[in-house]
Amino acid sequence: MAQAHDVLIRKLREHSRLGREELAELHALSCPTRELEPNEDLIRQGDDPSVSALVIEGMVARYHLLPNGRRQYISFHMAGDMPDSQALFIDKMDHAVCAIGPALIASLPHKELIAAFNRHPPLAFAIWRETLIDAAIFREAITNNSARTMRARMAHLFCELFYRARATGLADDDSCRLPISLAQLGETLGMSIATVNRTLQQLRASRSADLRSGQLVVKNWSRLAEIGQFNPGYLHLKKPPV
Amino acid sequence: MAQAHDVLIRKLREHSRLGREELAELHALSCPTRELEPNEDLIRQGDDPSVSALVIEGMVARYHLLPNGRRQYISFHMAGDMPDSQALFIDKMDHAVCAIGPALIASLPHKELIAAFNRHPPLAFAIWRETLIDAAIFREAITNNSARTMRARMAHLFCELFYRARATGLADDDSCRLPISLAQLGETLGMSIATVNRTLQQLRASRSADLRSGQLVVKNWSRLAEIGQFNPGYLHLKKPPV
DNA sequence: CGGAATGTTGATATGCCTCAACTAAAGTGG
DNA sequence: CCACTTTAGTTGAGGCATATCAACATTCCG
Repeated sequence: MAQAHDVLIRKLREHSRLGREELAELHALSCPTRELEPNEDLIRQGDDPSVSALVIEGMVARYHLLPNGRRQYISFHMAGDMPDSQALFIDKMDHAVCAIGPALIASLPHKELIAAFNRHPPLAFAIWRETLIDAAIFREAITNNSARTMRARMAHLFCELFYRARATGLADDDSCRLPISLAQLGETLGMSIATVNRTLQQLRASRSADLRSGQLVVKNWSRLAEIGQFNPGYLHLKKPPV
Repeated sequence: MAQAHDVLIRKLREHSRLGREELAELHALSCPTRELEPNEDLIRQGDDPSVSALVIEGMVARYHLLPNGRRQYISFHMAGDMPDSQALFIDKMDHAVCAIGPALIASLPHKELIAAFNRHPPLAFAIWRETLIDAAIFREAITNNSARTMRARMAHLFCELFYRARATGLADDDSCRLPISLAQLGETLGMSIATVNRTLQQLRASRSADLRSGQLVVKNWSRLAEIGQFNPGYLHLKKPPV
């Protein structure tokens, strides 16, 4: 099993430089882990948690609960991500976080984190940067769900998830885990289940990507990126993994 | 004319507590101001600015430039907002910022800000919190443009902008400035100009809100909030202004 | 006063949602 | 291990909402 500290450090190093002291602070953090079942909630809307989660294995998602009981999925998070980092400085959760497929998470106490930030501001800056990249991903999602065709939306989402999985070493050459249902895809991209299905078939037919039994297979990366108008700049990674 | 320092301090106090030392740091910042014409770009996609803007007067917007030359507007910012705070810790702008109507902005040098953060981490936390609220607004925009009807979308946007304007003391009892064109509204909410027009007429007909010559008039707040399913929790303000 | 930008309206076409029926796969208990 | 139930995925038909296009009205600005 991956060590929580190492997962976080590797992640932060994708975009930030960490000094000896920051590394020491990170290693000193307590981080009890916890297993989650598929679909289990990690935090609910309205909570005021005293810890922030760090994904060690599997995938979790942020979502809004809608008045009609349905969900709007906001973003997906994999190993190294802190899906509720915002709770560090905002009292009440305005969204929930749940597991997509089985997941393993570590809990980092806010108190310890903030104490470490006070001692070594550059550590705060690294995690701040992380939250800023999250925000960039949100912005791209606004554009994706507002300005692109259904086909492009889905392709773009697949591109992003595959690209990020590659960057974190979680993907093969041409595939990565994505244990998501069509209904959830629909609640991510703002389309009905029927349309999700038919759009997925278009991507299959164009031999660019496929999603089968929880595995995303990228058959033709450049074609998929073109269909999705994918430009990875907004992910702000140091080196392109693809 | 409003003083840049005071505008920022008042804004941060909407959600954060500032000590004597943090206030001193803020007052010590240099902040040359600059006037912007309507539609003038403040920063472009790809830039790597060395200052962050603070809105003193007027309104600015973040937007993505799309391959077809059109835009997707991401968010709107008024007095006290820092529309490119993310540039503090992210090199390359993944979006642009432009003025909506005439605007006045101050430029805060990154170097000075980061030095102040290092001396007084709580100041960093206050601005970090500001960027986290931005992110919450982005998340809400994802939901707005993905899961709501056209009518609800527009109503929600109006609610948010009016509510925020009220919180910052920029609104009358029932109206605030919103010098936005129908085309821009369409590029914000993901609808065609024709639909923007007709949706606006629905809101007029329901006597809930109106947009005329750059002024948003809220005729019936509770009705508008209901149409837009507006729940202000995500703005994380200390006290409700409405 | 003329020209450009912005807003308004109607007609048409189409892409997507809804609903419903059905199939396939996964989980459960005897 | 199989029958049963439940959940997830697939497909078609029909109707509606919204994009698109085109013509026109209005406002703004030089």
